[in-house]
Amino acid sequence: MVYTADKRRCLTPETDKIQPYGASQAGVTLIDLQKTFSGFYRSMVMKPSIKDVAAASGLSLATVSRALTDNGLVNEQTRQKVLAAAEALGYRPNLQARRLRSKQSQTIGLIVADIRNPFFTAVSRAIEDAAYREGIRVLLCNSDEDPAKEAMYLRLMQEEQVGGVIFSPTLSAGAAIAGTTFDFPLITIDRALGDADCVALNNHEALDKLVDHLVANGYRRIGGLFGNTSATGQARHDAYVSAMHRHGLTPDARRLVPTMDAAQQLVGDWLDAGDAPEALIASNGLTLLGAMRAIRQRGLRIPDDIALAGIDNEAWTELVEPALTVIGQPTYDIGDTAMRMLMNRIHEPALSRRVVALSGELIVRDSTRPRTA
Amino acid sequence: MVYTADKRRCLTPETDKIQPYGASQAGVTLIDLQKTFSGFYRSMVMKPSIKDVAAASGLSLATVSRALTDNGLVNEQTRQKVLAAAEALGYRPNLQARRLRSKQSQTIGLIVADIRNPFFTAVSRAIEDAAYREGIRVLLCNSDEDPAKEAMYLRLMQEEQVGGVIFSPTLSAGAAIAGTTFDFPLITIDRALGDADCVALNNHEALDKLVDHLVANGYRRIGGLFGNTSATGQARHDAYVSAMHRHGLTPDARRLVPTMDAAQQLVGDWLDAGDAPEALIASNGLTLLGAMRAIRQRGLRIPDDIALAGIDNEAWTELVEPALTVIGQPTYDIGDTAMRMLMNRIHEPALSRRVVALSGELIVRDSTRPRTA
DNA sequence: CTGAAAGCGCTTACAG
DNA sequence: CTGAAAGCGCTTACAG
Repeated sequence: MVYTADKRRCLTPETDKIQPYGASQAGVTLIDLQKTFSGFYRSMVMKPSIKDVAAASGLSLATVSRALTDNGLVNEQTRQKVLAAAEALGYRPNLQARRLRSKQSQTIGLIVADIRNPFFTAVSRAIEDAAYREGIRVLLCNSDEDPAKEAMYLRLMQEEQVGGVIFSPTLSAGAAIAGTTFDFPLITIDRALGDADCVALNNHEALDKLVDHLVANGYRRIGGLFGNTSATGQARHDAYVSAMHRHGLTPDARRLVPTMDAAQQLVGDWLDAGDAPEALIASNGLTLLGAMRAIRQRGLRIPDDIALAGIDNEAWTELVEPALTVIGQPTYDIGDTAMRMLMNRIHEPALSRRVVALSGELIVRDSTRPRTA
Repeated sequence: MVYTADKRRCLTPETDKIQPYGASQAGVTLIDLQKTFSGFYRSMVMKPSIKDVAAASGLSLATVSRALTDNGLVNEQTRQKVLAAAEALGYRPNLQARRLRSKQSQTIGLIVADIRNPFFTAVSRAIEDAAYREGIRVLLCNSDEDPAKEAMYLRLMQEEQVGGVIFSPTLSAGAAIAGTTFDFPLITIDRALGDADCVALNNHEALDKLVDHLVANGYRRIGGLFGNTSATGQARHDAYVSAMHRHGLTPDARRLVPTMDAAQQLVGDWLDAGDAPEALIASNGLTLLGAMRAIRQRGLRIPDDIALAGIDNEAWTELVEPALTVIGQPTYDIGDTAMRMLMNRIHEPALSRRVVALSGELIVRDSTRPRTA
């Protein structure tokens, strides 16, 4: 994309590629500036390279590079001279070149199911905070729980030469990935995968807290709703069953595709069938919402007709009437820890696998008031 | 980071940089595979380059490159031969090198205030969908409404040689950026900035709809809550004032830092002062939430004591009792349009500025029922 | 349609 | 502490 001074027209508009503005095009003379589309003056002069800084400071490329990257041994005065020249020229490093040469991309990948899920939103924010703090870029991808997309993005990560990937895999990811090799370590969040490092909610503890709380408040017939598309649904299911057994109670668990609609449908049918439990635990934000809708839709009262609790302290759970008892996940902490583990794994690849289980917080609200009947 | 076959130890652990795993290190012989930390076998052989593909297929680098990038003229049979060789070797392009040489990063930047704001979450999801569909990467940054961070990330975008940036600037961004030149076009979302292209809600229409609806339902003394940190707060304020005037009513607007706490505080004081309006319009999701909390906290009934409406159809607005009347923003459409405009601007830099205003949808719920008193 | 050669902007042993 | 030189992996005029 190149402009001429007089006509302000693009000389090579026929490309359908994105290219950095201001890039020089062989054979075309670049002419200084004009007011651009975006309202800021955009310089059309050649971007200064390290070579220009070397020339301006009377030093060699090598020395300038060392001064700029701040990692070689450089005399302090020399360094200042380089910095001054770079500043004067408005030098900005070309990250593409730096990465190619140094083989360090300073980039990690983050593959989540859907960034619109508040859990992943919070986690990814934590990861980005930690990454940018260390000068690392994050490439965010949404897999939509689709194994094909997962595989595609994982391949993309290879091409991007990322240093590592943080990933919330589907249950099928293991199979899809089997046989593939990666040049980077993988940390999974929320869900386990193979023997990759993993950081997630302490599901066992969380379900214990939930069941204990309901039992303490007088509920005995406690049902559970668990997703069947991820390792997490399985883990929470198992934890629920064992907590129930610990209390000498009979578990009544239903597995489902963890969407709001599926939960609403399933809970609706459950209620209609006449064998509804006294209390219901939903294993994530979406199924909790679906369950609540089904209950409301039938005009039943919470908790008088059926108590309701779940996992994920989403904003709405506190605002509805009655407010819902939930386990709040340490979302920010999960992201932050995943990032820390990734950095650790990059520097110490031979470490044995580690699984970090972070405690959730039981937030008691009105939807599980002590049973009166 | 290099392993030896026997010890499985890292030979160069002293670095604090991220580097792609499997990268060759000059002077160290890389030895084939072992079971890695992450449970997948990771090949330690040299990654094949375009050169290896050329050797394997008996063709030149140039031809291989053309066949692989699919843009030069290449004989179909030749192309197949190259593709087969690449496949056999497990060749993956090095994006760093490609970008350096071609000066096309196939990357755009996205700078939002905070990805945890559901509005930005939805918008960014749309942008990412569109981008990955076209093989473009997205670099996501959170500015936290901090002009210093905005400037920093904008500079980062330069270094990344992005093709363009989509941006939700603060009011101060204009001043902070003044004098700086960018090598890429800027599209702003939600808020205007200088004369950059902009795509946002049709604020005028939105406030018209809101005020018209309230007036039609019998409310006259209608108050408004507007943010004072972005151009959008200003735009909505002005639209509110003019809509009120159109109805011959007296506007009563308050400006504030658009956070939940600030809104709760301000509305609380307003209610306590005794001159509370009959209906209140909050200009975004956070202030709407704060307003609702203040009203509830004082035990007032919605809409009997005070009606409430706002902008942003967040999940909770439908779930609270009573459900809140809101303008739903076309969030996905905003992101998608921004992306389209950016691509357009990249290919046609000389186009005059364009501002796209997208219509929101008035979603009438119980919080603005016809006034009975 | 294909190949030889230059070069994108950097970093990094190597030698002083 | 500094410089000369090689080279990261690719693309792209240029010439055939």
